[in-house]
Amino acid sequence: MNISEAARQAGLPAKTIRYYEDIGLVTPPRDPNGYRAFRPRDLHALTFVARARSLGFTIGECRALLHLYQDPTRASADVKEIARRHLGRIDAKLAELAALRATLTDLVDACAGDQRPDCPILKGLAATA
Amino acid sequence: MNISEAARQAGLPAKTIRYYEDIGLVTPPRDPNGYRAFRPRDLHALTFVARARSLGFTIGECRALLHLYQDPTRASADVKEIARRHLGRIDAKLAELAALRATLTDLVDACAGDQRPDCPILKGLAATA
DNA sequence: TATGGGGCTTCCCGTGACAGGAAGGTCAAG
DNA sequence: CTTGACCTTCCTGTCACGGGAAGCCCCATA
Repeated sequence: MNISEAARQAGLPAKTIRYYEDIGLVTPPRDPNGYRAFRPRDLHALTFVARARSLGFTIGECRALLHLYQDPTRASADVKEIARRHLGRIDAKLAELAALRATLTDLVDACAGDQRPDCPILKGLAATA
Repeated sequence: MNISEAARQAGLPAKTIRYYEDIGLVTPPRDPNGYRAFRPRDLHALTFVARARSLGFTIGECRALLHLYQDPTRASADVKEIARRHLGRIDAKLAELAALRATLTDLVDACAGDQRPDCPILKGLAATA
């Protein structure tokens, strides 16, 4: 299977797949003409990584998860630990964004949004405190 | 005022201030020895940008906000529009993260997290659907 | 006066996870 | 045989800086 078909099935841009090969996430063999020849298991790995990425796992985590995925002697505790850590990051990010949203909402609500120059948003941003 | 003192007062790394000068956000004059000499208004601009960045505005938005900040004939509507757009991005990001969190929480909860290889997280990631 | 230790400067490379595009080889159809 | 779609590698750019090297500059102390 050529790269464009692999890309279609995995739901990834061909560019991304080449990048994943560069960093060693997949290692498809080559046809005599130099084209990448994706095997079913390469496609599985790509699909796996695509889904993990879409859940926000970093490439490093994807690599670790992929290793575990391909290791029949894995312990589910190792997988869970990676996911739990990622969940912690998500929660932290959510809290941060919620705080930003609150501050920004206050500023936006206080601003008349008309043709006059007076603007609580700018005042808030300029505040030294 | 030298860069380290400006950095201290603005709450920014000196590296970041040099970068902001590179991209034209601030233009402090130079002392005869080549050192940057930050004036009060340079410091105001730096503080302004630092706060805007901490609220998640992009550099481009900070530039626009700074222009408006320094323009006495501005309309607060222009400021509000930038902030409103940013708020929209934050809301989108919050929704996305909440969805990720839900999916990931389900997977993590379903995983025993023991020494056995059976793992719903990996199964979920491998799922074609 | 020498010297030592900061602080300042520019310049270049690296980050994460790719995207865009150039230059050129390959393949199947007409 | 040509055309056009596909494939390859390689280089550059993204965003907002951070790290570090090489080399001035300034001030205090011996």
